[in-house]
Amino acid sequence: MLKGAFTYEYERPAVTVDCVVFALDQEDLKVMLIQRDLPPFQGMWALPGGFVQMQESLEEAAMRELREETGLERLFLEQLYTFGDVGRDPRDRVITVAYYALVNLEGHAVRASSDARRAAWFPVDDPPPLAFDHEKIFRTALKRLQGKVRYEPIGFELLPEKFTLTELQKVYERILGRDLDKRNWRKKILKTGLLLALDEIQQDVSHRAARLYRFDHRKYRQLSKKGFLFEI
Amino acid sequence: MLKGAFTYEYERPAVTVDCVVFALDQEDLKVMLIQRDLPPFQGMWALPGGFVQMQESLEEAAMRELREETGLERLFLEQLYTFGDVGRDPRDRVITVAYYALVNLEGHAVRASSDARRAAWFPVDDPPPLAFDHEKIFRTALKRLQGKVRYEPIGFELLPEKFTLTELQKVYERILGRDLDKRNWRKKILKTGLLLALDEIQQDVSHRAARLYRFDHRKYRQLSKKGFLFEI
DNA sequence: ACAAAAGTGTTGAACGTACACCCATGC
DNA sequence: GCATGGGTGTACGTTCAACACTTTTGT
Repeated sequence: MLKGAFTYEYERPAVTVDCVVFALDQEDLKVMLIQRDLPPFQGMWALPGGFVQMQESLEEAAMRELREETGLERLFLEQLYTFGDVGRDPRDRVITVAYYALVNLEGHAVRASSDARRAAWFPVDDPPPLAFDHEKIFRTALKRLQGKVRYEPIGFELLPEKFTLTELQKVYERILGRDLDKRNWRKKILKTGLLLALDEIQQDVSHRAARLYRFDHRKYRQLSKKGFLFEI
Repeated sequence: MLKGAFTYEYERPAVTVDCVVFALDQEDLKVMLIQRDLPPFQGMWALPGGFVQMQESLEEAAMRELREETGLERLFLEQLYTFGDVGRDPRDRVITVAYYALVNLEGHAVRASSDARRAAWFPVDDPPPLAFDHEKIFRTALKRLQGKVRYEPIGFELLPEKFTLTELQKVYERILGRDLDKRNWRKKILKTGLLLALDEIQQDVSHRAARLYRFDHRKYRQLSKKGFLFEI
């Protein structure tokens, strides 16, 4: 411990990053939480996160914390909002830059090792009580996800690279919380031209196997530079 | 000066707020800038802003800085993004929570006094070179404004309380950077039901006077709670 | 009387929505 | 052969885009 190692003319707040990580399993949209093993809020669930180091950017800090606390890597990560009210941490003035992330569970089983031993997924519509103001951060992230999914193609981030149209439809239905018409939705999503039909079908299903598609990131980047707007 | 007054176990970044303030005059969409009178970047133009104090929230800090540096008060203010790359300030690790603001120039002449003596408005499509990474912050704010104006009724914040439909149309044309069809646009904006036609007309114009309207904030709050989406 | 901006409707094309049946496969 | 989800088209209503002239007022 380096007591008093750093001195400043003016007092400075602490800066942390917290991450709201979403994933889909067969039933639900889920959020990842960590059980705290130190006070304050010892034993309560909280968003993964921690202090920003002096030599790393905010996004680097968010990715590092995710790696250390949950074992997750290479996921969609975007800045959400910065929470800086006085008194949101009982110990000290803390400013938290929140990020939200999307992962597909197939590629990313949460490591049960090391720091991750207390990480778990919870359904977004029935989360446990959260430490600090993390419920506010979580609800902000959920609202952002629901808004953003409608005009940016981020639903794909919750699926493996190859997926069926029905799987993609279910992603949208779960995030938006309502059912979509199968025929209309297929017409719409295919008309964007952003899905590549593969010469592959599902394996190991006990009914007619569906065609697999993948999202054409290249084409999306081209189109969005030219002012194209993805909309569902 | 309190040298070494505050000590920490771990080194902490400095936290500042910067504001991108937009206004419309007769010609252009404008942004407010401050000329720096200290190094680094002495003499260059920069966004108004400064350090967050320990006993104020981020939004309070942004409002305080605006008041001190530009004399502006009671304006639309919303958090934009947090910039925290290493090396964005040559002196120290600085994390900046950026806000953007909209004002109507009629009610808010920029005070020429005290700290504001070096504040000035610049057209958004021809700004001077900016200090630090403020050009990046400014461009982020402009993009956000252009995106947000399409699905949230913030265009009104750039106008006085009572305005004509043509004035409102010009706000949207200037922000979006393209012309709108007068008849189609009027139909659309009136169909939202969010404009209250007043029993008043323009004064002191040398042609037929237009009817005045005001935005129905109450009704908008009601509708948006019920899931209504404003769209232009 | 002229200049300047206000105000107003119609039509055709594109898009969104509602809706039901046959198909392929595994068991 | 039956259960399971895959895959497909049409008709109707709504919305969007293009387009030009008359009205009011001040000078």
